[in-house]
Amino acid sequence: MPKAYEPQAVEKKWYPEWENRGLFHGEVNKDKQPYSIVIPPPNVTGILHLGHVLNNTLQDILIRWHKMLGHEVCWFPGTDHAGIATESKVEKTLRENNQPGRDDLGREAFIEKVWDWKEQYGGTIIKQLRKLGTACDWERERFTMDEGLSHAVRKVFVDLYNKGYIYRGQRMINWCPIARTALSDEEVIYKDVNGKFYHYKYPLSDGSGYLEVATTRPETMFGDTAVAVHPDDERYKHLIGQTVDLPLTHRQIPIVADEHADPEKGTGVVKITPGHDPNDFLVGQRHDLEVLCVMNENATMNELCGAKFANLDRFDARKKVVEALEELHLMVKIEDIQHAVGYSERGDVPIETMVSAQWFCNMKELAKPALEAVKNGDIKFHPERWDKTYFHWMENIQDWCISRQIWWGHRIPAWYHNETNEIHVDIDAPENLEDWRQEEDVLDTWFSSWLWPFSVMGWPEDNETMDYFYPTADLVTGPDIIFFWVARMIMAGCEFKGKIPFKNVYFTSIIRDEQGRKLSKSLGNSPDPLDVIEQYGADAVRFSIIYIAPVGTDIRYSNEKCEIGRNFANKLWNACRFRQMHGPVTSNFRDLDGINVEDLTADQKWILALLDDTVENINQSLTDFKFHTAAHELYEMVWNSFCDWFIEASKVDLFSDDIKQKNQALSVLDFVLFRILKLLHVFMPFITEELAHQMGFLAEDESIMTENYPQKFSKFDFTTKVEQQQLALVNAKFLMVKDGRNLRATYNIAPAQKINYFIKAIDEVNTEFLATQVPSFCKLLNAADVKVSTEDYSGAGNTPSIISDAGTIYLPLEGLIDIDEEIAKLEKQQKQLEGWIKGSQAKLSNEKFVNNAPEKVVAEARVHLAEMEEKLDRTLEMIESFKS
RNA sequence: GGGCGGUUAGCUCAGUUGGCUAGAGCAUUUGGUUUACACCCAAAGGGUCGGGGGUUCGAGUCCCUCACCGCCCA
Repeated sequence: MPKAYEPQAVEKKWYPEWENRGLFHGEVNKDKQPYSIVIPPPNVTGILHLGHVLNNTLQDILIRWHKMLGHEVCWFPGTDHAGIATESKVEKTLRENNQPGRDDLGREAFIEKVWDWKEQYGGTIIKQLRKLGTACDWERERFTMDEGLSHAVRKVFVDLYNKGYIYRGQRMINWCPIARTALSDEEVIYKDVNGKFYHYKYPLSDGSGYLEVATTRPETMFGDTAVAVHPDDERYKHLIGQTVDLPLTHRQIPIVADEHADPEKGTGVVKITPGHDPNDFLVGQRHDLEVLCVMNENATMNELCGAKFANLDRFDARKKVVEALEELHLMVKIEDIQHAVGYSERGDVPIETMVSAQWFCNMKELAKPALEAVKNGDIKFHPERWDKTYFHWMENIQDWCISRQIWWGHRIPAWYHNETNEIHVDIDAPENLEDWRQEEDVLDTWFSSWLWPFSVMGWPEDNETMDYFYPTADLVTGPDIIFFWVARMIMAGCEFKGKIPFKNVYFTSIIRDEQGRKLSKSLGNSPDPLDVIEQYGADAVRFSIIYIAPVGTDIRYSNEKCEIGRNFANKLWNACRFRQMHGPVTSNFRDLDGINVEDLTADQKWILALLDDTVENINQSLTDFKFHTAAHELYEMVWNSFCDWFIEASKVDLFSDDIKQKNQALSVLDFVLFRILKLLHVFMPFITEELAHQMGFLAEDESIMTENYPQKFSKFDFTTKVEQQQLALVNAKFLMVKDGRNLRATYNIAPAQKINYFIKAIDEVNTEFLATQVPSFCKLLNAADVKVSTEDYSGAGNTPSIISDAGTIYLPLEGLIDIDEEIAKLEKQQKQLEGWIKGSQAKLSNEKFVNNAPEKVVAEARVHLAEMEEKLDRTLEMIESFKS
């Protein structure tokens, strides 16, 4: 075995091995409990980023853990066609290569190009996921545009249409002028930007004066079809029903009374642009106003704005309108303000709200059972607080704009009759197709994603797989898509399957850089996970990211943090390497067969009991989705308890001439090591598989993946009083070792120098026990000899010492020490102890504490006080002896 | 404007239903080629738990309030 772990070759070897052996495949097995997960499908043309790493590592932990718990597991993988993103990416590439663009190619040829692109690059992220070690059932990989999934989309569309939920209508929508398509409300990203608030005047048609309005968007005035004042606003009551002359046009528009106008705000008069503002649209409906759309689909002004403004970009038009109003002396003032503006994700430009004919889905009825499922606990969110966000959105749910003016996606299964304009909505095209034209629009990508938990299983066809694996168990995803995806999947599951799609939703942390900024390509602060894996190893990246990812808060990530996992992997590697140097694996490493509890050394009991605690804690943490806690617990257990203490202490036995003693030490080491590997496997799949084989715990054709996950070892019972006392003695021994080392360091004794210690134990029990530990002390303290006794040390008063729980440890260095310094140190300790004792006594003499606090707490306080008093006695004695 | 989260050691964060002297990793300092590991070992220093108030025998933990930071929704 090399001195340091080299992950690259190991990782390359095991992944195909697992896949070829079919270990990732889940199949209907009535004898086992099913456990399934669907992957949040990444964008088919996307590449792996750190968010995917976190997300998929968590899913992999769940999958591998449940597999080792004996469940029949299946992780359904796949990708999403990501309509707008993919289409614009392909368009961009065509443009960059001076190839004919989308509009030159026409619909069919362009879609063909996108499929080509998908074939060429679509596998990238799937390949990258394998590098992470994800135990996905690749035999079940799906794509949202597969025939089966497309069929599911059409069926759902038709069903909802027939139910009256889906309709086509003129409504206010969000328009992306770059992608030139409608978007849903959820796709609008609000940003606070600096803007201007323009106050200007509309002349009253009767020439009697002006009304002052204010807006951030003067260019929309061409779409104004009214101005509104509050019906109770005394200033304007007399004007209601009159008209104003809309400047820069020849139109007169009415003054209407509407509560939307806030008398407190500005002048209390608002311009009404029903074609370009959601609130104004509602005002328009109330007053039966004309709805004018004054922009083209690329957000330039249209001919309704007149020759001077037509075809100007909306922002240029704004400047020109302001200039024109100033020339007419209608501009009153321009204020700087900060306000929220909706942006489109893809184009990173302000979206345009406008009225447009689109397809919508009324979500009200769909939301009801989905809301209930979370309210009644059928579905649990982790962390729980996301409930509130979910409830708020679901309770105020709006119609979903599902049509998109792009080509890459599921084309809406609606046909219009060429002559009658009759509409045909069905899974299949109508007969006499030549008389019909199909709707040009495609569906929102999420309209296929929301079916994912059952469409991947072959829905709407009935089949055994779906009966067995649906509903899935857990979903792991980011909170940023709680509305887009999670909420809609729950609605779809309830509506189309009559059953919730999953039982638990774990919302991951958001990964940020060290300065707390979101990772993004434009900031260049988003490391390529493949580079990181190459540098540190997949296991290291996985472990590190879990180790630094607390539940519910953001992660501050940096590549250097992957050293945590790399170093840990190396530690584990070397622990195994050390073990291997002592010969082949023992035969009873699985069950410690032939070893009885009374045969075990105190240290062996200590590590076995600790391992049991760890096993229980890990299983509990994983049950609670506390991955980070589990990782810390394992790290601590392996590095500190096992390596630093147990292995070091066990060297006494391993180098012993007593064969039985040596073999037993090896057995216990093996037993613990193999369990550690199994516990760790879910976090670090590659190295644990490799080591389990290198060590000989597993035969060549076996895999750690199919081992049972460790549970409490029932052979020994360490919970009895006797055993608990024994464990306490071991802990006290280790504390004393720390004190002994402290003495050595304080007095600058070279670590290599063999020295003697003297221990005065506090009582007979400790004396007896510590005396049996002399070889252990010698090893851990690198001492030539350690004397244990209840007698006073003869050199007391002249020798450095530390007061420890089990006794006082002396480092014989007569004459070398500064007595005054020693006394000062002891007096400091005395003061500290007296302070604690005072506090403790005050607490215990307080009747309210004694009466109200739990018995256990009071008892512990008493024991603690006694210990401190005893320590204080010893401290005072020591001070005395130094002074005398 | 509404909702949620955060503020604990120089940095990144743990800290279950209130109950031992508030912990870890990194960083820092000191010493180390002890027969697994320098991706290591040993030791040390470092915190009035954001401010204020309250409940309680007891508050980092519960309540109120303020400040700052972040996210979501309008």
